[in-house]
Amino acid sequence: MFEMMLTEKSKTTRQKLLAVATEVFVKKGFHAAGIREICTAAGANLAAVNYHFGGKMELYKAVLSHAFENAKPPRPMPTLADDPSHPQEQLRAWIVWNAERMLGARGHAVYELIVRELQDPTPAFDDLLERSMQPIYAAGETLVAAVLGVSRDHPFVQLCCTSVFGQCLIYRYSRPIIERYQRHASQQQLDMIQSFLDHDPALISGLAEHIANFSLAGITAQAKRIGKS
Amino acid sequence: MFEMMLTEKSKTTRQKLLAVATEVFVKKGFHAAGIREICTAAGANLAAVNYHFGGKMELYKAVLSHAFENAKPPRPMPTLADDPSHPQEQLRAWIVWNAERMLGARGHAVYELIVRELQDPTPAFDDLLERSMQPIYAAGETLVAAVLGVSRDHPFVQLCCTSVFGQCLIYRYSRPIIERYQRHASQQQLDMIQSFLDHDPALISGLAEHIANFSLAGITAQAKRIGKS
DNA sequence: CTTGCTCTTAAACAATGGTATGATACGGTG
DNA sequence: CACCGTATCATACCATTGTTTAAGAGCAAG
Repeated sequence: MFEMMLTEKSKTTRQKLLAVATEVFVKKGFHAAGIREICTAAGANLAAVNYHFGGKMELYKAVLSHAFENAKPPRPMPTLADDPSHPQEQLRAWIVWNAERMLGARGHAVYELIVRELQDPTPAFDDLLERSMQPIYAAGETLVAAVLGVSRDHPFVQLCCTSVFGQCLIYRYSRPIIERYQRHASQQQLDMIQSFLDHDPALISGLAEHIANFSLAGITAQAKRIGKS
Repeated sequence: MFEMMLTEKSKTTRQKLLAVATEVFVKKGFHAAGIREICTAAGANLAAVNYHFGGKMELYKAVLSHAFENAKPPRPMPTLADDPSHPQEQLRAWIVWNAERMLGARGHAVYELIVRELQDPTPAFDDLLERSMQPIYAAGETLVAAVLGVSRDHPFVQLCCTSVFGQCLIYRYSRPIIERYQRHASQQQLDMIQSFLDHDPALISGLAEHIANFSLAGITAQAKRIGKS
């Protein structure tokens, strides 16, 4: 009871701090984010971050972990092992799953933070990458290799995987461009932009479908190219 | 003569400042780059930036303009108007041209800076985007629309163009990832990574070819999809 | 009421970074 | 030589930022 009350109270500030910090770190990056800004936005004292987390970097790591936990998608990742006799279908399922994870609301914070880390890596980068990207990338490589009919370290495998990830990532990091294009955009495009900014699930799965169609065509074309030579 | 000497001397520091600043801004971004760091690396006094440019932001804008001028590619951009009867071939030529521009050594500084602006826009962003990206993007849209057989504001046009740019930009973007993948990379991949970091023209045009093949297959697949419905 | 614990608060500290200033050196002009 | 505009230099100024510290508020236990 008594303990409940105490930890309850401390949790509210701690959690509020964590939530606000996530927003601010996503919006401005690690360096540009200020703990004064975070604390005032959370209705907490300036020293709260140091008290509850021990410092800015510790707060940041806590934000990363928290965001990573929240990014877990509802369904499990499709892999080649799920149905080894139909690699094409499995690859398509993986692309859709991956795109929805990267573009959806759940993954918003993590991937936004990853994209920031790509430009200004902090000491937390390696761990984050290892945990949140490596397993997915490995599964994708295996599937692409199976469809191409080559081993995983064939150059085409990496090229195709990069093409897939590139199509997803650009939506995460070209937000300023997208917003700026609103000026010379048609009404139809304006609606799309708004849906995107609101993480509209229908639009997200539409984007995922497009990326899957586009990429599967590209990959099978490369497969034929390999077959010919 | 006399004037020559004076402006000559001033130019050496000015130019050295510009060159060093370009490097530093590319490597660390606008905010993280420090005047002191730039000046000492250029062998100039701390006050040199303020004297020659008027401030950090002015220096940055000068760097952007300078980098933009240097990014001009050797051959002109292919457009639909060059050969309206063969849109597929023209689109392929445009993709290759664009990819080589974005990935090659000439465009290195500009696109690295653009990518930084994407995350932390400075007041110089709009102008930079308008001058260096808008014309190219418009030409690409026109070509994709022609191949798809639809008008330029059809949703598929934007989707396909984004897929093309995404595949290019990710190479500009994920340098930290690429470098980190060196650890579990084969010798073959290590050579590729090194070639990429060195702006090896052969590798660049190889990447451009891949992106063109991949994307053209994706776009024609979407064209068939439109035709069916 | 006092003790002990957690949490909050305000103020201060040290470091950093961009900018402004005044002095000085140099080279060509009258 | 005196004069003047340009360029460089050392230094100081001021705002900002992460961190620390010491005092105090709230609450349960003895």
